[in-house]
Amino acid sequence: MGRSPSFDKNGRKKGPWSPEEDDKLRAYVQRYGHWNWRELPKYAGLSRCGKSCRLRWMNYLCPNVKRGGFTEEEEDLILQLHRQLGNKWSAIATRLPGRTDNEIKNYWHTHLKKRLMKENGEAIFEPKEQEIEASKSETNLKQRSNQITEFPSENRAILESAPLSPELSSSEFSSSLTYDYAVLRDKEWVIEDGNSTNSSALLAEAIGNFWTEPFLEDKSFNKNEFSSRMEEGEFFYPDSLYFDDGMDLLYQVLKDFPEM
DNA sequence: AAGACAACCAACCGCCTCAGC
DNA sequence: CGCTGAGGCGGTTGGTTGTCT
Repeated sequence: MGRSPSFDKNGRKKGPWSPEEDDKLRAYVQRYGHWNWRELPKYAGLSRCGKSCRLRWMNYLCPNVKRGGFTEEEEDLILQLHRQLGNKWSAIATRLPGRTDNEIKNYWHTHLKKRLMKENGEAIFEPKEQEIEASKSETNLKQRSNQITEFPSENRAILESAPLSPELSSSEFSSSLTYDYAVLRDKEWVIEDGNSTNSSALLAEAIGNFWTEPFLEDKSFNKNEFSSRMEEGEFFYPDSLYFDDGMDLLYQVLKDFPEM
């Protein structure tokens, strides 16, 4: 599926990803993180543009991406969130763990729009202006990162293990820090914030153990192996780079929660 | 069996925002 | 304060697959 392979004016490959390219990208990002999408393909041995790599990782290769069909609960949640937020697919995606904005967008256009048209006649609900405005500020990622310092103490256990994971990128991690989430209550999805009563329990209930599962320490990194891989020319890694952005986040969290 | 059409979804494109300088 | 580059977002495209005639 997708487009036929081609090359852009810079000689970079376009079109569908081969399993070999997937392996290279997956291995590189899991090992080193995405420190710079633009530079990454060069070091990962890929002749792709950074954007393409980012998209491939975010929408397909990222281990947190849930594959397979949407459940009825997810459908209802998307419909409700779309009513509230409009076409803010990324904002909607933050409330559906494991689902990407692209996936939700596609699902909306191919399934839910029709379902809605069937239910409501031809008119598809358009969110009110003020609802969209409200969602803009609500979904502002900068604001969300500022909320880290207000993160409820009972949820810190989630943070405790998160930044160490080699499989969790900064953006994924930052989205895990957003502590508003959807909870199915009386057959109605409700957006909760982290200050709500029993929020952590509800969070766990709402998204299962997805974010709360302890991460395995990456013991796979082996300097000798790394050197040999370098020699084999599998990856190239810039000298100046030592920590990935996941480590930066760890330091940020440690700064905000010195008692951890 | 085969052509036409619809549905699906990965990937691309262009624009916007924001941080760094 | 303007410029630049990187990341992110939403709309759109187009190839593949499934279904119908």
